[in-house]
Amino acid sequence: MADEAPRRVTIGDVAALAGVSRAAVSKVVNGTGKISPATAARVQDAVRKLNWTPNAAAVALRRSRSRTIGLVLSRPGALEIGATSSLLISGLESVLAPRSYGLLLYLVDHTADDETRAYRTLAEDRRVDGVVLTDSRYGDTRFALMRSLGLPAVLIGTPADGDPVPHLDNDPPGAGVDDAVRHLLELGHTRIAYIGGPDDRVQARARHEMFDATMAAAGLQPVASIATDYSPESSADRTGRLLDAAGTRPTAIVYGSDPMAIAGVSAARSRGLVVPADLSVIGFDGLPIGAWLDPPLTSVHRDAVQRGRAVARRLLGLLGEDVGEPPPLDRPHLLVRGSTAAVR
Amino acid sequence: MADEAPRRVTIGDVAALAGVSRAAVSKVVNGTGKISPATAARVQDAVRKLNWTPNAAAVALRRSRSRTIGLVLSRPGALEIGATSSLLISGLESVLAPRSYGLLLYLVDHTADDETRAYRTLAEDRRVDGVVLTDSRYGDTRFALMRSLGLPAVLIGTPADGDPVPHLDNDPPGAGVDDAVRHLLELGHTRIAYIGGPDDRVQARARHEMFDATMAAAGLQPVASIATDYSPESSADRTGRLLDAAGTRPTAIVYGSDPMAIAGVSAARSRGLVVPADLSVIGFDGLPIGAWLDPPLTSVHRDAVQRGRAVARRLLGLLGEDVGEPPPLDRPHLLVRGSTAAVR
DNA sequence: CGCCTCGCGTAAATCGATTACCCTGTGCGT
DNA sequence: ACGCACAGGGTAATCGATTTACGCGAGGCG
Repeated sequence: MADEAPRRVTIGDVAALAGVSRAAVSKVVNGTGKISPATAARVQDAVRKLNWTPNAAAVALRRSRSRTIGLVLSRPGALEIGATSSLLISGLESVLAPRSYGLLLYLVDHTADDETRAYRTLAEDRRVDGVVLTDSRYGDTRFALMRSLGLPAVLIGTPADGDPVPHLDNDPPGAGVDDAVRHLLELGHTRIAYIGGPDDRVQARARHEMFDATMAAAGLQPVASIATDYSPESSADRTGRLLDAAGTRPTAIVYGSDPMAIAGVSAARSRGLVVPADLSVIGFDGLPIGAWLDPPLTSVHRDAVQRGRAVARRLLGLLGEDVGEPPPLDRPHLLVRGSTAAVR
Repeated sequence: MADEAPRRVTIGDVAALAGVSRAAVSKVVNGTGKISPATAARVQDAVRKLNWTPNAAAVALRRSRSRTIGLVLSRPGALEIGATSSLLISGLESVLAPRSYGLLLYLVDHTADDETRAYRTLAEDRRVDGVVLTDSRYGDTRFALMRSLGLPAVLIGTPADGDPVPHLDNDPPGAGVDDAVRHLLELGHTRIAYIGGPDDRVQARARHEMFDATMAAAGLQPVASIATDYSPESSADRTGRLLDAAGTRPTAIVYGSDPMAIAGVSAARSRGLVVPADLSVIGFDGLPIGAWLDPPLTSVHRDAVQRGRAVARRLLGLLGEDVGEPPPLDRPHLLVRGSTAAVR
């Protein structure tokens, strides 16, 4: 019968088996200090034989480094995580795992005081060496908070007001919207609307502005440029209202996300309109499922996995880890599928 | 100018400020030992004043408990996490966060040897107190591995071959498929097919079997009962083949997931068929986006958030945490939307 | 021959909290 | 007046690894 508690193997056991001191073992596995090849080999053997792994808590305590980073997802109204976040996570993991870093997930509601508390414990527990932040807002206090708490942080996206928080710099906010608009212009559309996310989100606002700017550059007045809460419901509602306005009905709408675009298509259909014949629609994010819809959804594709990878690299770099130069990000590009057509 | 390293506040600082020993502080914050109300108050004050939080690594080392649990997601071929996993995570977090447990994410490819190694380090690092496993397969060795490593584990789903791994017991495998089939029978369908996931997955196989059993109970022979790799591509392909078979074309198809159903609809359309007039379609998982499709997708809805919550409770219970009796799970139920209709 | 320098390891302090055990007063029963 | 129980709190060992400061022997050099 096996012992109740087989007592975990420690560095001491390895040292004993190899006939050296614990310090020697540590030096061998960390490659620090001077150890002769002969003893090193004996130690390696012992490690393998006992199947020893350094206790993460002990290392964390001694080094004040947990080899764990946090991902803070501000959870939207509903209790769910977006499809894009999933891809981000994959990207992060693909950089972290090979370096034996862990990824700790935090879901925080962003009611101001709950949020501050969440971030505070985040820093004080010292469970993570750094954090990845998402979804920057105007008047965002989180970056300042992280700085004052001394917790390295990297933002996915772009900070408002030139906040110095590290982020991916070749990730121009609003990029891709211009391509979408130009695509529509080439198809002959002039009556174009934009329905996107809330204006206190840096990214959503940047897209709005990019939309307006691109239209202006073409000498056109947008039919509408609307901020919503990102929900399919709002999108369907606002789309419906635009389509019901007899004289000023748009012939094309650009949306802030794929789900919003899908809801928009639904609203158009329920009014007897055909997409793309009567209304062209462009989404944002290029989710794979879009290809199977009818019509297949034209969308601005951004590679979330790639961005996750890049951010992970950036953060590890900040932590003094040796990661190569992060490869530059691909620009968002328009995935032309079937939901856009020449204006009649 | 602030010091380079402001040295983190420790229990010693709190003790000094309160004029007691470190042991006393520990006893106060943990509610162990005997401390007079007066000193307790002084300690509480000091804690608040210094904004102290116990160092997670130190506690983990001393108690051999990290207050962190791991979620192992076996990542499918593509580098992504399914929508259902996102909901699971939300559910888990909603139980873990209030108890100050962390959630550490592991993405593992399931090539056998890489997998074993991943799980091994999982247990030996001792970064987590327990793990949540997903996606049980036939001949799954992970549960035995976890047992032999002494790492508490709970499975989301049902183990094969009566493996004793803890899991949610009122979560009958295959449930919901019967409702889907009966719904179709009521609509007058008799030529029904099933296209689902791979047969080495316990859940996918259970659904197949449930499909076959329900058909048999109605005295019907399935048009087909097909195992695929869960991808939309395969689904579209197999759907197309069924529809092209002149004499034996099904009038209804039940799918193993919503994305598969969506791809199926696409395949039907490309052959000039109308859903649901010519073909009824039922998906699985009831993703919110399904409501906005055309036609809105009828689907078997299962509450992933709820399951996440239940599993978290179960695991914490195993770890000796005091969680109430987990509330029973809702049975999956059919969300009748617009993709099913009476047979012509 | 004496002294210094490497090379290779070891002993012991340390990270920050928890906890088993011990010490000191009081209050109370007899 | 003595002894005892118990409340209240302190001392020091401990968790498992890393790291600093040193010890020791061999070889080089003047």
